Amino acid sequence: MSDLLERLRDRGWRLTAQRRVVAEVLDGDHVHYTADEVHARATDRLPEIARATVYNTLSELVALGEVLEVSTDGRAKRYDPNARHSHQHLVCSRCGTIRDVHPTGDPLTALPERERFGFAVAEATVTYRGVCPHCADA
Amino acid sequence: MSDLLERLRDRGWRLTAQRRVVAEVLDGDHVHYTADEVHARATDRLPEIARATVYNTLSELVALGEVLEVSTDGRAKRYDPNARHSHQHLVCSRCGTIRDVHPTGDPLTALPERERFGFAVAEATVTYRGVCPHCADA
DNA sequence: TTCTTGACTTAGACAATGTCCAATGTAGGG
DNA sequence: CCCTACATTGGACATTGTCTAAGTCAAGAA
Repeated sequence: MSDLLERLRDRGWRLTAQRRVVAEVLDGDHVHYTADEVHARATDRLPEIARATVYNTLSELVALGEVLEVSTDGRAKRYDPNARHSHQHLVCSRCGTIRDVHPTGDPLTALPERERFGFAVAEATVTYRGVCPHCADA
Repeated sequence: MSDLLERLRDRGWRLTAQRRVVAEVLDGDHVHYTADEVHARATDRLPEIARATVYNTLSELVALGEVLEVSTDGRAKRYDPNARHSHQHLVCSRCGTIRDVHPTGDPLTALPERERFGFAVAEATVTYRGVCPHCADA
């Protein structure tokens, strides 16, 4: 993730304590926090960081392609730092837990030309839903 | 769609003017309105229908499996009355227009057992994104 | 090192979407 | 034609996200 800070500096990003903290919170490849969860964790390290700054920084990271925005439930968006390896998401329909998964093949190929209606289709995202092992014991 | 009203009555649904109007707004298989769009159109026919009633009715229709809830953009959820034929969505990344599409094969088969992590995977939804022909002329 | 400046951060108001509740109304069975 | 359980209403409230004006600071210049 320090790679991330370096890449961002190379792109002219001004390196502030707030941005560093947000990047650190997203460190590790398997988190899927909401903006407010990021804010809560950032506040532990930098108590007076503003909510707006967290939102701004997350938007910038998304625009730069360093973080993915995921909305699996129509509630708060989640931020996924695993942007460099293409993947899809598996969501527990009870507790909302998210796992990164890697389906076989390319979902784009499943959409025939006559089903594209003239769109320049660029991307396909797949969300799998089911009950996770933890929630199944209940 | 009058079929719908009949099915609902058979299931013990109390048939009120408000519910009838909401069902009528969703008539036709290719609309993807937000709750507030449904409310606006319902208001044209029944001026004093409350926003809460529209939300309630839409939730009930979803729970009964008559309407699908679609959230393609992390903003307002959209309601899709085409719940009886399995399909996926193609979204314009500029204007947000949504089309129903029918990919080949079943996306569930693309997720191998070892990528299911013990989840009882029940469903896969695919969202294709690209620029629609209308937005491409710009 | 210190200065300067434009980019960054802050607090809080505001906006969009959705939920809840107590009071009122009414569909449909008897 | 009445009941009464269920539905609707209006408005307060909750959650998530955006905007702005004023203050602050990172990093290059001298």
